Amino acid sequence: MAGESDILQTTQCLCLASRRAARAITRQFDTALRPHGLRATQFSLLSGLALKGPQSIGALASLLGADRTTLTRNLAVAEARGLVSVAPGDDARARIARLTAEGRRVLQDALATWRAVQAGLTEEMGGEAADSLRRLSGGPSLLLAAGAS
Amino acid sequence: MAGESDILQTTQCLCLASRRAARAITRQFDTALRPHGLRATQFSLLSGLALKGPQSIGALASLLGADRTTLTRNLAVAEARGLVSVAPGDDARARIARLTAEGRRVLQDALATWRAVQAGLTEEMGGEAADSLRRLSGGPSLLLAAGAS
DNA sequence: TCCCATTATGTGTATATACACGCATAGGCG
DNA sequence: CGCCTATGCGTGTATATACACATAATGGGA
Repeated sequence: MAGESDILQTTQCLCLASRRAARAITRQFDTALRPHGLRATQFSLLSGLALKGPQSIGALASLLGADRTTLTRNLAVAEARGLVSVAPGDDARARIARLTAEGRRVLQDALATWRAVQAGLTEEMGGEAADSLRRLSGGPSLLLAAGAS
Repeated sequence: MAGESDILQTTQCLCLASRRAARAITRQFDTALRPHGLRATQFSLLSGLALKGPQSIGALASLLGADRTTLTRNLAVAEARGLVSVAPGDDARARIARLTAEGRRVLQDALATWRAVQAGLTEEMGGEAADSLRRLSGGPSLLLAAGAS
């Protein structure tokens, strides 16, 4: 084993790269969305519900690419702020999350801010890198696929 | 404002994309590194120290692209496990983190696992996407300027 | 020498993230 | 109907993340 030279390879680590990128991008969105009382995670949660309508926690977790139990906590935050309501569905096991009127309003208000940051970032990193990042994350098809009428 | 069509744009959200990608990639590394008692964050922390040698908390935070206070907590975890030691330096304000012998050993043991996951991911996403991701995480100074103290 | 802006850090709080484990319901099958 | 497995969730615990605020030391002037 060539000790030192092995370590040098870790400068190319894709995990660190992805996490650094996500942290930097998230900080930009968090800062910009602050006046709206939202963080990036909460914004994504609301937009996911707006796009695909009321859905179970598991479905939403899958949509956002997060663990189901993570979404349980994230939804609790949104619910405490009156942005989302959660109630049992036809299947008594499932709990269906849906936007409240307030949640819809906050999301609508935040959209202009989101658009501005999104546009700035896209220009900053270049459209090619942006497309590459979206492909990497599972592609926009995941969001559009199941019919966002 | 055309309500519905606005929401559709959020399917292209770079923040969600970067976070989804980071979560998915992190889960892969976390799972693989588990036998070594490390998570991706701790691995990155150790490799950062191995690469650049003993350094202050602020310098390490900048290197990893995370908030300084985040690194304080992350280092505490590594220290509790005896992987890292933290002590004041010449400047009494600063605290210098350095790998312990145990930390160096654990890192060395984990390297083979890291290489395997790194190689698998690179093939999976394609070398072009991997390069793009790395450029994104370290290239655009504007991205990191906000958070890197 | 003393003061003050700068620098380096820690803490309190809130949120985000996920694994292990346990509970409750749904659905098929004898 | 009664049982068994699969499905959908919540909780306990640990870690990761960062902002607001507070503390401590450095270094250069007045």
